[in-house]
Amino acid sequence: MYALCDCNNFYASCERVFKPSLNGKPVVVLSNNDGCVIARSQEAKDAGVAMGAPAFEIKELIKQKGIHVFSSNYALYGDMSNRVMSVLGSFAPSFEVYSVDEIFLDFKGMHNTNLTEYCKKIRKSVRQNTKIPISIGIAPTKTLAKMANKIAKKKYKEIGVLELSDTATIEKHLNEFPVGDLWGIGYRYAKFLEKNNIRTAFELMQMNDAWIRKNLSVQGLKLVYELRGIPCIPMEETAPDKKGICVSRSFGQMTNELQVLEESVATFANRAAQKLRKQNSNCAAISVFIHTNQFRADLKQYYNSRYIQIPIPTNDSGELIKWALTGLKQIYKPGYMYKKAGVFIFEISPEDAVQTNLFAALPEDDRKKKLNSTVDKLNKIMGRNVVKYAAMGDGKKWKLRQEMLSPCYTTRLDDVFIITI
DNA sequence: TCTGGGGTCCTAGGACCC
DNA sequence: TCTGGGGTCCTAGGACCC
Repeated sequence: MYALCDCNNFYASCERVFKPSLNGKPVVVLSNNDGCVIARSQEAKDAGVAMGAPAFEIKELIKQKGIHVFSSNYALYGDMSNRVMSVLGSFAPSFEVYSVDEIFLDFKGMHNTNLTEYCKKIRKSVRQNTKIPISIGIAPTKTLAKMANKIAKKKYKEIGVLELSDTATIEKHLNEFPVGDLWGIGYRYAKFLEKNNIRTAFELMQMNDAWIRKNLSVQGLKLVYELRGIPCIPMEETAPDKKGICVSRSFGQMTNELQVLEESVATFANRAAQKLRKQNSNCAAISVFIHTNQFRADLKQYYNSRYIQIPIPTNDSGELIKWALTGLKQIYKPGYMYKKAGVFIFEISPEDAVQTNLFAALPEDDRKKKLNSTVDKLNKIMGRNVVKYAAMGDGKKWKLRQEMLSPCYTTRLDDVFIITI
């Protein structure tokens, strides 16, 4: 049996942990740049705040209903997530951290345990240790556990736990469950299925395999097997290495200056290199893109990107910054108001992979490695970007708007000391 | 008139997840 | 005035190989 544990309204709940006076009150958290709503407390949902609603469109509603608004504080949520996961992980022989607020527990071998009672205890423990409320769904497959979790959240709020183990109970719930709410059925498939008169999970499960394979691909077929109680989606206890890494941001203000774009792109390339080093990988290609504000129909629009092949795979910040800036200069055109830029890195390979390159073993490479690892260590101890490249600038002209940011209660602040190299 | 039977790799686009 | 930022996998079709 598997359990899917999911934090309720995670970001909103994190903010509440440090401001308990907000318990029982409507709370929302906004995306970067204070753009859209990305988390809502139950009270905010009840007040009619839609997921993804642009903040400026719901200003009136916020005022009317007295909704408390926060800028997103990912340092806080990431740290809270680690705490929640370490509590939850201790309750099962193996687990998979599926997202910032979700974890699958694998209860293999626990045949004599009353799982519903056990999960009630888990829930209580998380609440006591972290103050974060969670819901738990228990079932023989991951997909059914996801479904059980959704039902628990909606219909069994007080208990917060739902176990689906016998066929009759599973069928009853499949019958009541909208097909579009299934894990793996998104907006498009839901529309398509509705057109074919398939509205519940049970109706989908009844379809024949060939039809599902043809119309919903092998993923759809796996999903249906899982609904029938046959596990097809294995646990992934260790996260696989990333195959591509993207760092991009919208700017707080639009800019037409090359220098401002350069500073942002250097910052993104450096961040991407840090992520690459964290998984002990190199990359052999980098791409940089810029674009104008697509919502401003009154302004000239421009989008471009440049893909660059890197001769020798690397994870050196300095080198990736250099390539990113090279690409940027090739696509930058003056006279446009830019709103967003970003850096992708591709062709990722393990750092220790043998490179049969003529120039592989330069002493200079060794020095770069030492520099990067020293900088990474300093930043880990003292705060992100305490040591950084001068090319990254101070970010004052493009930085995010975060007008309602809560303090980083559990982690250090950035930019305490700035040392440029 | 008739026109084989395998493969690989790459890319774009579309679906999904949080 | 204002509209997020990451990822994964699959498929079809084309180019190319023998």
